[in-house]
Amino acid sequence: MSRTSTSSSRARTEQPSEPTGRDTEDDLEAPCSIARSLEIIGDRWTILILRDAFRGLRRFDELRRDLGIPRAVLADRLKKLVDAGVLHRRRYQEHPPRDEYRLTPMGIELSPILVALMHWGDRWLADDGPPTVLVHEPCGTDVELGFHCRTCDVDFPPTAIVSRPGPGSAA
Amino acid sequence: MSRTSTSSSRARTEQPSEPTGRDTEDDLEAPCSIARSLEIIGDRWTILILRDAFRGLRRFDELRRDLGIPRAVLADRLKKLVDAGVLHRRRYQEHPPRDEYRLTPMGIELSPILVALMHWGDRWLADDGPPTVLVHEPCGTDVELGFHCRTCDVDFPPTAIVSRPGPGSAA
DNA sequence: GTAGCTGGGTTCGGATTCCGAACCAAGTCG
DNA sequence: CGACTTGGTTCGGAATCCGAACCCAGCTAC
Repeated sequence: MSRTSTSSSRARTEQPSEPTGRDTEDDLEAPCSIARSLEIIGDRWTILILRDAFRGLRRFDELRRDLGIPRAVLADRLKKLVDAGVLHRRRYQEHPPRDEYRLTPMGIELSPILVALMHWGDRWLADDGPPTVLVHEPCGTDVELGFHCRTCDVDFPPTAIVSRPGPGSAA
Repeated sequence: MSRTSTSSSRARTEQPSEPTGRDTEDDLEAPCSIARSLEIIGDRWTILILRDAFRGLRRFDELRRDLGIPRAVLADRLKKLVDAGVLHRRRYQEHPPRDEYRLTPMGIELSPILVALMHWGDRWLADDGPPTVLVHEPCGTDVELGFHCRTCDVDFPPTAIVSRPGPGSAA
């Protein structure tokens, strides 16, 4: 997903009723995509909720039981994730009214973050081997997550990365 | 310790008056590499500290100024990261005694997590384009981070992933 | 030699947030 | 009807977070 030229993907950031000029104190968000991501998913419970969402859990009580999270905290995190556009709340039956939370495309694209967290934990914190392994479904091979250069057609280590100001930089 | 550490994935059957205690050894760590990783880096400030470490910041005051983090919180997070083995504290001059914090190999391997966070923020939260871009140093092409199957020799989307119990699973 | 500055912290109230337990509402079961 | 389930909200106490103040070692300028 190199976003070289298709960078105009429109994200739905919240724009709270701001009809007039907005340019003084509105730009309080950090000029850093990591910081902006963390404003949405930078919470321990939130990541665990998303992990469970990827595992297929969808209902409030399923999540609450699996995580052992306080109800109020779960309700708050789910609401924030829905507001952010990461989860979608959907009523799937009317008669006992039951809602479920599902990942949106925005949420599904969080998977590299979770996989990276999991691989790192497997490598450095799992003394007895990985509790879970992810495999490529068609063939059963372990999933690899790595840096790749399309031009050179090579995988490379993090030390081969340099950063540059992008189009959204302040300067 | 930071918060309740063993908070997730624990049933509520905890006997308060249990002098013998400690019979469940799996109570110490969650059987999930994501949860274990989050016990070390699952804090907003911690991730931002690591981001700055990747950017080359090494000294206490550099970090404090850049992040605007309270001193006590920075001291606490740095200590925890050093204890965990992610950062290494090194005295680089004796005469005013000055220490620096550098990423260990364990810390450097966190880079896919940060890159994944950055790419997600670029894609969904950066209205004006990415503030920073990462490029492959030898050729200047944008860094890609993706799933790859060595057997099939293909990149694939997250929907092609399935999970299985690994050697460290409880069962 | 002493006053001040800098790096690297620790300590201290007050404000947030988190948590467990209790409660509530809507629907279903027996 | 009363018991039970899902999906929450409300409440007081406990744990964190924060800004500000303080500490200490080592320079540096007066």
